[in-house]
Amino acid sequence: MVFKKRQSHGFNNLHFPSVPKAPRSARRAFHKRIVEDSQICAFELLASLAGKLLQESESSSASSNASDANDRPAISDGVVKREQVETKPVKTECLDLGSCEESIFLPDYGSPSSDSRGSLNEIPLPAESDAILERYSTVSNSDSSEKGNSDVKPIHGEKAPKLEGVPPVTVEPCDEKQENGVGSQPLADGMETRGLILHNACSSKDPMESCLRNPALINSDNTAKHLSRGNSLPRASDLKHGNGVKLGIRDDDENFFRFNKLSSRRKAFRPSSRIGDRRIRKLLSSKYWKAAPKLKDYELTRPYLGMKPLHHKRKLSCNPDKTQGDILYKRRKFSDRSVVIASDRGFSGESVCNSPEKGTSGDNGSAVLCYGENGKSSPVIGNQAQLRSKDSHVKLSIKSFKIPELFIDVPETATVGSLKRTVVEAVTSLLGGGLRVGLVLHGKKVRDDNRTLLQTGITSAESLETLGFTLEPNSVQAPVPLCSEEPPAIFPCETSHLISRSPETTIVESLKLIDSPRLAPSPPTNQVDYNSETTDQEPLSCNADIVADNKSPSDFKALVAVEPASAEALAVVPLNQKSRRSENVQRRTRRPFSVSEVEALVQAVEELGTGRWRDVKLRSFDNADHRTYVDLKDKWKTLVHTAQIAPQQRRGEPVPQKLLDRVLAAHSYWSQHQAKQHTKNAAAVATATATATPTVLQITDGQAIEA
DNA sequence: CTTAGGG
DNA sequence: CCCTAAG
Repeated sequence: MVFKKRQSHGFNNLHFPSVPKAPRSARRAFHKRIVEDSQICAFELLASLAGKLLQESESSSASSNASDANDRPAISDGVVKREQVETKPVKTECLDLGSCEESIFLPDYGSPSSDSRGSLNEIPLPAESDAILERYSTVSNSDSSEKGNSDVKPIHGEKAPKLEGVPPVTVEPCDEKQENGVGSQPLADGMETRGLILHNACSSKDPMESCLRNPALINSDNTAKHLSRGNSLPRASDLKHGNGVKLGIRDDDENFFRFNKLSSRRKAFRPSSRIGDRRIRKLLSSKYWKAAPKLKDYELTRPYLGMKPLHHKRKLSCNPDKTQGDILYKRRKFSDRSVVIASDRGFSGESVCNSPEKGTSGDNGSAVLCYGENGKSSPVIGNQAQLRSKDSHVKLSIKSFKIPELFIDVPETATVGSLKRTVVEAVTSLLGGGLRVGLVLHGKKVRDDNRTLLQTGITSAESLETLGFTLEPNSVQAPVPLCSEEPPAIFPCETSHLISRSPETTIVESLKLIDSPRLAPSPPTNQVDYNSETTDQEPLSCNADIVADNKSPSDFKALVAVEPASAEALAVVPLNQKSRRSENVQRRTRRPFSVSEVEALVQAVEELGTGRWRDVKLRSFDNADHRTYVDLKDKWKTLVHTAQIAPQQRRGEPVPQKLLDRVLAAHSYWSQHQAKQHTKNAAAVATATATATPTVLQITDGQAIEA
């Protein structure tokens, strides 16, 4: 009887088997390891490689050759091996941190691609895997074809050659200039970027050279992958964004994203992933670092693809914190003496890689203004340019912003890679803390935001030349929130550019961040129907991500012009994680639960009871990445509270009384039935409850359950 | 990592 | 939402 009633309340829609009650540790072990191992690896490998490379560059060729033979090939081969099916046996040496192999996957197309649910996109599952695999292929082939690395034989060797002639489409290949500067060090690129792939790219025979091309390799991905891989699988993504760095990269991100979504079905919810993100966010408060989390996405997909780590020699934690910890450790370990790099002019390309670029972007980072009759003021600086005059408009385009005064503190023995990372972190922390644009005219900061340009004197062509914009940390309000959902997008190349590429201190998105973030729309999640019956549909939250995704990359390109005078603006940059940790930790954006979410939550709780938030999360919010089980728990808490107070006292989006009733009912029900010792299926639950103390549980349709 | 609770 | 103690 009880059972029956329950069913009438939707319990029949449950799929209990979904969450086996095996020991949690068991349930997670698999994913966990994968995730952790790989992620760690990405960092470690990169870090390690950086170290190696640095050492090489510093020591005689003799020793470097040695490492060459051992280290790089190891990595390179490791990755290629899987991709290439056939490669010469490789000896894997684990640099300084452990088995490189741990981060290697073995793509396997035999996976259940049948499950492809193109809800969000039309891209068939295989494409997703392609995205990943191709990265490898690209790299490996590039290596082999460009480097003539005889060790690696591309599967589609006959096609490889083509690659040579394929110039990085729409991508600015790392200019030769970089070869002169510090920025030419390969590692950081990989580090900041796609990790393994880049890493791999750097591991060819000629690390320097190949690495210098990382950007090209990566960005030309779309082009290269075709060559590298057979045509065995559909590749919608390829067709979608055939060119453009942004597109290419974004595409990848999307793929990752989607893929992650797809695979999430199979994976047990991995809070660690989420939490990891959060931690990273906390630490760096920047989406740029999402690069790291992304690796996770990678990992998560592995099970699906059938990829598997070669082995797990150690249990590594992919926990970002740990990663950071490693870095820290290394730094510390490395020494006492530190080098402080400071620059009034900004830690831009010039200062670091002594490879000044043509003055186009304005070495001074000054803005270029144009007066137009009709033009609308640049969206970017729209705020600044509070133009009131009806006819005269000031049109300006900021070629680049410069980041003034970046203090970097790293030991002399630190690797270039770590230096880069440090810089990235510094910049990141700046961005993460939120940015504000300052206006500098004639070397003086213009503080009055209410004055018109006219009043301020920004009217004549002459004045334009003395106009500059600065990026200022905005401790008060940070746009990060949105960032959190944003994919690393162009991070990759940008990062390197940041240091090695001169004036164009590509802080990219920074501006975008300033003016678009908040717009990031009400969490689409609101419209999602989380009912168990419709769990199939992709939560709109996905869209949110994608939306964000679309935004940033598309606008990528803004540079910030900064006048030395405003150097103080950005001021000091945290020198270490610690400071960063304390300063950039921000709250996540508040995301009120929508009614549909509440309903989903209620539904889930009705079914699972309280105290099983993880399962609730898995069941109904598995795809709502921004809802952690803690969030759900908290929400439930507030819901219960809300349900208990007078309607007049409630705030926010009103929750249907009906739902609140259910909340109350479920609450009382579960509180009495210590939903703890649970069963594995509805029947069991029903049975168990049947013997419990009689209670009445009001449910949706008004029916009551006798328990 | 999860839960449970207080802040 | 965050933070934490506990488990």
